[in-house]
Amino acid sequence: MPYTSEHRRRTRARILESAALHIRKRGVVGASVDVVMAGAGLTAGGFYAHFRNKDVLVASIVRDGFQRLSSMLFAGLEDVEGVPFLIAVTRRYLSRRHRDDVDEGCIVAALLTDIPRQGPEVRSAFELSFNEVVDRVEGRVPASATLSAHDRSIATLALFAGGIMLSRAVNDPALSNRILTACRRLAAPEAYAPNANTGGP
Amino acid sequence: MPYTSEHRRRTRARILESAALHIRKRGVVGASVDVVMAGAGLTAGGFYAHFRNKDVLVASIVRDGFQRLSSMLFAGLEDVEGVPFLIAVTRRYLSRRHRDDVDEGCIVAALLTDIPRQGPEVRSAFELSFNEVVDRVEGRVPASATLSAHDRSIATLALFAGGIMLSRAVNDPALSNRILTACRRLAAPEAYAPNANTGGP
DNA sequence: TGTACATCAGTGAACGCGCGTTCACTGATGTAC
DNA sequence: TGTACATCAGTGAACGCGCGTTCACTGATGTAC
Repeated sequence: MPYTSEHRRRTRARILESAALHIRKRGVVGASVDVVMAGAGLTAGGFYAHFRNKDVLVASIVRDGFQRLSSMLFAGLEDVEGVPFLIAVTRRYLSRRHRDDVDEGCIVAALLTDIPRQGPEVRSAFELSFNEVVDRVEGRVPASATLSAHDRSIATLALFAGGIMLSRAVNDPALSNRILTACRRLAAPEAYAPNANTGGP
Repeated sequence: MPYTSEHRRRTRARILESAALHIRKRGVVGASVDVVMAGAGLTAGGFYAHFRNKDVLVASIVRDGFQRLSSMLFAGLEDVEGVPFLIAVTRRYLSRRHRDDVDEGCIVAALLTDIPRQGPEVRSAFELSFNEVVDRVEGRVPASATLSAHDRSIATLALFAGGIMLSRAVNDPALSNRILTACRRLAAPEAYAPNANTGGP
């Protein structure tokens, strides 16, 4: 073989990295095959040596994106659970840093609206990955007076996505910041009134 | 004048109606000028007798969409406020009916992800309209132990958007329903544990 | 060690298509006399 | 009442462009002998 499969693997990784960046920045439609390949230092034609079609690429990015989301949520919190975990994760996700870092931010916030309009490969990848994250999170998130840990995990992720997207949609920085703080308070009221309604340190 | 301005006004309304439908269904990019005009029984060229360009149309749809959202939230609840208002609005927005009615549903749920990528006209229209809705809602929404009425309004709208979008993004009906119920419980815990942490009937 | 061959990642031109926008025009209507 | 003219909403062909995908090809590399 002329190029080792190691070379091939690295090229593929470069394409994925470029796609991850451009899909976050410009959306699924804006991240054309041309743009993605140019970002990887290649030309459009070579794309099909690595992916059957664009849908397969997008599905890969969705899977990778949820993987990164998991890393982002859990990194450094391996031994934390319950209320402190919820508070830490909320502060991390609904942060100004995350809002301003679109290029490396959560994939859900970059294309949630587009998912229903994607083909079956992408939608399946999304659903499977979402379930995996919920399963991973629910073991750490505390229940509340009205929500089981499982339901609270789901609702918290929905609030995360809605909050970060809304904070990115408005121009006024003060309003944007207020959206983040308001959503943080709804997601983790225990951080602001520890003796309110849910047990935990 | 050959056509009365009344005729013109009605044609414009037909274009807006078609655009509202197709933008919700297919997104800003998917709702091409051709598609929108065909939906109004017209051809693409005539579009520019009514709108300067596509951005202006999208901005109009955003304004109209928030108007409809207001109507949807407040209709029949003119004399309701506090916890009962929050509960009613939550049940209405995060409902299976709303999830399944993409064609006439909330505009925010249809294009929130796209807003940061739109031009200044669209983004301004979005921000202005969002502020109007928050101002209208905050007079009715009760504060919680950790959130002012204003902040709770903002966070609730973010949760609404995230919840409905997520429920539409997954295929499994059971999961989709669970997303809705989980988000309802986070948005209005008073409906499930009335004596939990916030006053109100 | 040197030469001929096989492999295949990536190139770049081409395809059919749909996009937003422009513009010369049509033809139904209203007005003037 | 009838005819000539003005108006202008809407048509439809055309524009330059970018899309996803195909495919004959190039050229650097590894293998065989």
